[in-house]
Amino acid sequence: MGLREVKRERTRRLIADKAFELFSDNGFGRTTVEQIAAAAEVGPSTLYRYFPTKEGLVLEFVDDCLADAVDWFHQQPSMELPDGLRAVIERVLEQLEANPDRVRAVFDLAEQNGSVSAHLNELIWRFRNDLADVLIRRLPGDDLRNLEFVAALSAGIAMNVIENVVRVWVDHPGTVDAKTLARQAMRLLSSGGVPLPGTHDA
Amino acid sequence: MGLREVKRERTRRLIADKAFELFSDNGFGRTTVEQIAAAAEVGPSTLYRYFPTKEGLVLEFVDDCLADAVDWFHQQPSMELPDGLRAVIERVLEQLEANPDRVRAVFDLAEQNGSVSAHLNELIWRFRNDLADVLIRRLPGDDLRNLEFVAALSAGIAMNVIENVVRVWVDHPGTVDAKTLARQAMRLLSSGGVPLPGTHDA
DNA sequence: AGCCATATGGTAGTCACTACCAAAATCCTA
DNA sequence: TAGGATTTTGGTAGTGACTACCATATGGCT
Repeated sequence: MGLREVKRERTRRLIADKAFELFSDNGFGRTTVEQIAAAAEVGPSTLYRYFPTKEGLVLEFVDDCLADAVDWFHQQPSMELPDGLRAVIERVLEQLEANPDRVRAVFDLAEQNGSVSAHLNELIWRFRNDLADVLIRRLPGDDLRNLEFVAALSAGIAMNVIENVVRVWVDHPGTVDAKTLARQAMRLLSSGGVPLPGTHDA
Repeated sequence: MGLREVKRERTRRLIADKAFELFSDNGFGRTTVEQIAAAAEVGPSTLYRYFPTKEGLVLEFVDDCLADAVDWFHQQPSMELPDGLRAVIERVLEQLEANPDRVRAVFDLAEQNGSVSAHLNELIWRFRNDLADVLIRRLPGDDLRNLEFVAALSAGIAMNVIENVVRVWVDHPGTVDAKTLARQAMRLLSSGGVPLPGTHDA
């Protein structure tokens, strides 16, 4: 790895770190990209070469975690669907737990700013789609339309578990373990602890 | 109702209609709010008095549907959780089905533009939160933290069903009935047709 | 050292959105 | 129905995110 890439990584980290600093001090809305660029000692145009949007500064970490989990799952040997879902869920949570402060900061910013929240939700949505794509290839059956439907529902379940575990984990720091909570959620879902809406007709 | 409110409603509809027209002709990104305002024969500042953002022009209908469903559910007599979830799901789908073209247009725009997609996802996220709030009051138990958790998971399930049903419904127009599809999804979830991740430990 | 590829900073411009003010339209009452 | 109070409107000026572009500087290689 040449000096160039080292420097690029350093600049990228510097910009993101300064951004989080300013956001947590002054709030997302009251911080301009010019201020961030100045704090990182780069020009605004350089900042935009590293990050696509102001929100991207905040969300890159979560994005990386989710993208990594999809890639990882894609490379895993084939396994039964329930185990697969459990594996992705735990993989994502592990990745997020590796940097708890960043995760908390991201969720704080999303709570205080609608645009950050919107972009975060879109990120999650894309993850769900990507996960569904991977799932399609793992599911048996030949009715593609139905396969897509089941895969998307499954991906939605996984994301539902992840989101809610992270929320509790963020809201009550230190008192819960993410993986334990996730297993609790899965047990609730699979055992009927969360009553699912069935239909009574024939 | 005075003339004032009538005129206000007419202006509001006119702006939204012209916006959809321009968006579908030229795309969301290639349409400026000035063009929309000009087409509706109002000033840009008037447009912003009616709609908070450019994306709001697109999403107001969906927002209304979801908000209405939450209100409606809030006023319903108490019922068992599974039936309650089924009722909200069907209520939302009914509302959306009342204006299929608009729904399709919204999803087309969301697909072609990241910002619209982001705001749509945030809308959905807020609906899920609101629904969870209503659910909390309906669930038995006294452990608030666990109650919140179960309510959020349940709201997530409902939204998961709705999103996927709408997606299929939008992608394959005319070939499926939303309510039938929703019942199919619920049956899959509740009967284990979608294998849920359980845990094998003690 | 010197050449090539890439990274950077600055400029100018577009567009979404806000704050504000003066004029017009609506309504209410004497 | 005239006139004043209130709401609605359109315009102006400004901020800030983001883009396209270009000249310069910097690291990589022979």
